Amino acid sequence: MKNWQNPCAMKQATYFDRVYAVARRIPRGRVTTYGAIADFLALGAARMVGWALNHSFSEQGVPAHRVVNRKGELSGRTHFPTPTMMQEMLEAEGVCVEDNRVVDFSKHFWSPEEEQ
DNA sequence: AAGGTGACAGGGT
DNA sequence: TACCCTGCCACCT
Repeated sequence: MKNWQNPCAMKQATYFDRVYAVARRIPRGRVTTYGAIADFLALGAARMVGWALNHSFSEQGVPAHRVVNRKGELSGRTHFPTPTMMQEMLEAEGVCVEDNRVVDFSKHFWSPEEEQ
């Protein structure tokens, strides 16, 4: 992902962009999972979504904090500038977090299949 | 070239 | 609920 001049890297870029495009559609105050995005994009592996999101900080406007794992845990928190930032951003949107887990996860869950 | 490593998920126990 | 095991796929030794 370093050499963006490289045509091979551009293939990755489109790959990333698809994940980013979905992430950007997550409404404020809602959350979704890596697997839901992977299914929607037919990527075949949820791990790929996390991997793409890990490089999303070079992009603007990608609400990576709204993506959690299937149990509603903030598994990506350690990749933010500070480990508490992910939780703070969610709570600022009205999503309560307790013990690194989203409270009432099913109530806040948003599927990419859903309409906005 | 082969094996290890992820911001994961699903099924079994 | 929680833990364990397996499948997943691109990247990096």
